[in-house]
Amino acid sequence: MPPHRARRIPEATVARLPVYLQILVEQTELGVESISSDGLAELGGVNAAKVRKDLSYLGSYGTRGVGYEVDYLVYQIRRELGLDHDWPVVIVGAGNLGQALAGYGGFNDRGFPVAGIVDIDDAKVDTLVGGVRVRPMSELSQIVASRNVSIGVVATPPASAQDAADRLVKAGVTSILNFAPVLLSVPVGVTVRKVDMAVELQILSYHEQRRASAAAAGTGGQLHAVPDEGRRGVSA
Amino acid sequence: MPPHRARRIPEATVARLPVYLQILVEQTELGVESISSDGLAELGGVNAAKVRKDLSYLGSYGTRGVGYEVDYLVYQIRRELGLDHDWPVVIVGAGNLGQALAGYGGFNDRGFPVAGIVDIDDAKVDTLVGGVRVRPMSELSQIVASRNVSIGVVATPPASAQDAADRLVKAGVTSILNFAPVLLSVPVGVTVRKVDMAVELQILSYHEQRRASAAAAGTGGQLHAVPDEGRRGVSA
DNA sequence: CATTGTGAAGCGTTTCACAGCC
DNA sequence: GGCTGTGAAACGCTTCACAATG
Repeated sequence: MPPHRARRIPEATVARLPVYLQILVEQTELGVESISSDGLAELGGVNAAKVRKDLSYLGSYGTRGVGYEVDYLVYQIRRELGLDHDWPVVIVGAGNLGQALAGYGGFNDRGFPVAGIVDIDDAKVDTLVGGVRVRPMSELSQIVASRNVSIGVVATPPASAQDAADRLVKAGVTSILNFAPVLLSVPVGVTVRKVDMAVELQILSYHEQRRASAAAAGTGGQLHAVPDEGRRGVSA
Repeated sequence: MPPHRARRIPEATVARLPVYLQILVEQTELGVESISSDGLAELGGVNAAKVRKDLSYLGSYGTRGVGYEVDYLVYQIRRELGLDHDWPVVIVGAGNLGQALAGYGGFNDRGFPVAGIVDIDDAKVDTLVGGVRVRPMSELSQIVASRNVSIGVVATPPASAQDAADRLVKAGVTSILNFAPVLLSVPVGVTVRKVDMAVELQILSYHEQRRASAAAAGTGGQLHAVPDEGRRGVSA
């Protein structure tokens, strides 16, 4: 029996594993070979108990009294996240955002090479963005099939986003990262994650607004009891 | 006593209010004047009880047996989120992403005009992106002060992100939207939200990987019991 | 009588606290 | 002695279910 039958990892933990991974890789580059839950917690901006619980879902890979071996943990997290191989992605929409994403190193570097970027607008086709040639929508299926793409990125205007998603799904994509501010409707079995920058700004606006009205009300009111620590604020 | 003493709204609710707001605005444009929690839930991809609970934090603005008046709800959500006025933002970093953000309509349109975009690299200064001229870092404070900016966007490479945040804070910004894959350290009282696209892709990778190993194991295995509904998948 | 508003139950996540182990 | 791994408590969010009500 393998060390761990595919356990179910809580979504909240899955969302933090990439953060730990990034930190661990940085530590490797700095020559650090071992790290404690405390150390990792500090670097990740979370608390140590959470780190230990999170890592415990992967298995018992730490050494009591010592900590975790950085290399080994990197390996295990990568394996669990399916990052032991690259996941080519296809981007639909070559506007501002699509172009930025195609050119953004963070994609290519971290295991998500851009297999292609397509646009319905023929005027955009054949222009170069970030070293990638924009291709016509008609080639989407072929890109997905030939490069074995399972992750698609929707970077179109809102009005075209559902159409983009439909095409991606039809082409065989089973995960979508959606940057358009609309709810995508997809078949069961397809995973969608949405990143909406306007929503993020509106959440910040809420906090700003609260601060403002708090200040207006009780002048003596401290927002949070300041925990004698120079830095670190609300991080949500 | 005013209808509502500044109640504390759960973070989860705050994160959904912008989504409801968007939908309601769209409905207004379609001429819809009234909407039920069921209708709003459907359009927002959540369940009706959640909609009602969420809206109840704003006050009792619905009518039993009828629903919610769209206009009035828009007004109340805007007020609660502090969207009754614009929040000019300043972008630090005029690389791929910074440029895309400056040019992205979704920012300007939805109440967050770009007050300025700055970069440390003098080679980028004075170039035009999205109709905005890139300005030198030295002008950051002045932009923040003169346009009364309280929200900053960090769109620099990871290595410069902390420096960018420090400068924003020193200039007087109290909320930061961080696109760099690093944990920003800021004084208490400053709110940071992080958007990390690599993290999003890695979460999708996890789900893809699970699907793959599930398929490899029990061939008969359906991922989720398919709830006889044509569309709608995991949306996290 | 359709639909809201909301206590109360249910559930997933976080945190505590300490036994287990190197 | 120091640090992990983990039951159990605490917490916050979601969902249920129904009384309140226009």
